[in-house]
Amino acid sequence: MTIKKQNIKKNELCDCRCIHQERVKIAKENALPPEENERLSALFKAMGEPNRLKILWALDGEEMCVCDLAQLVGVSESAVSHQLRQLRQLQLVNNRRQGPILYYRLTDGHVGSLIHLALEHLREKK
Amino acid sequence: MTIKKQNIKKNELCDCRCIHQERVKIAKENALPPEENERLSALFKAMGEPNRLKILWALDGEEMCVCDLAQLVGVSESAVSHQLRQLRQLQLVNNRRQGPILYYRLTDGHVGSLIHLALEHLREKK
DNA sequence: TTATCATATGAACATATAATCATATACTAA
DNA sequence: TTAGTATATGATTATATGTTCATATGATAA
Repeated sequence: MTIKKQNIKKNELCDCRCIHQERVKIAKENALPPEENERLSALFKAMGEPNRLKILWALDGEEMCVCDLAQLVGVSESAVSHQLRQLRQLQLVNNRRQGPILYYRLTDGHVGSLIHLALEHLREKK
Repeated sequence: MTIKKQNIKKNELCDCRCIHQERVKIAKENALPPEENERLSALFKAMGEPNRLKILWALDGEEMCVCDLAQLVGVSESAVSHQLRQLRQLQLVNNRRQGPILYYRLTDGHVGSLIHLALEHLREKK
């Protein structure tokens, strides 16, 4: 029994419709390891939220407490705290306690470098 | 008539509970202009999705068509097309047509630089 | 201890977003 | 023209995410 071409889906005909199989093969070989892709996209995603970016930008200037940041960004302290937790989990920021106050700061200079590089890109472009 | 302290919310007492008003003032002065903050976070957000990052990483190596990218990333061509539209709107990628095929490529080298810088950061850290 | 301040956290809700499916467009060849 | 291929797009849906509210924790001072 023969199979009519019209009755079957493309992918059943051939598991690769791609025109450039060699190109895809090379791209797969050069692709980032899955775990690295996950961590890298998580890093960019963290920087890709307007309020978190404001926080990071501010902390690139000076350490600040939750209360300061809430005032700066214009949301509740709770919202800032939730955002800071994410940034902490990604090790983009850390804090030091002084009495009841937690002073947040960037973990290192990398975040600042990334922001400045991206900013150059934007400004150059338009 | 006097207002009892217990009966009013903190913010009604004073519109700033912050401990470091001067610090916040300076941070506000140094903050990115709203429009720039939006564009910058949009850029990072675009790079902050695992499949989009795979696409960008691949295109940093060589131009590819939608079909190639779908095979590479492992999702439908429609999904890739939707992602590419976003990347196009942010001017991260563009394409050239050759007959029925659209070859996508990075608009310039900035995206690649950003990815590599971020990658250095991750690798150095752990 | 009690009261207060600074921050964290869990739950709930509303919005955003990525994938899929169906359909439309655009190009090519017959 | 018609058929086939490559890509785009709109609608839908399921999931992810940011904020708020209420509450909890942890430190300080009386």
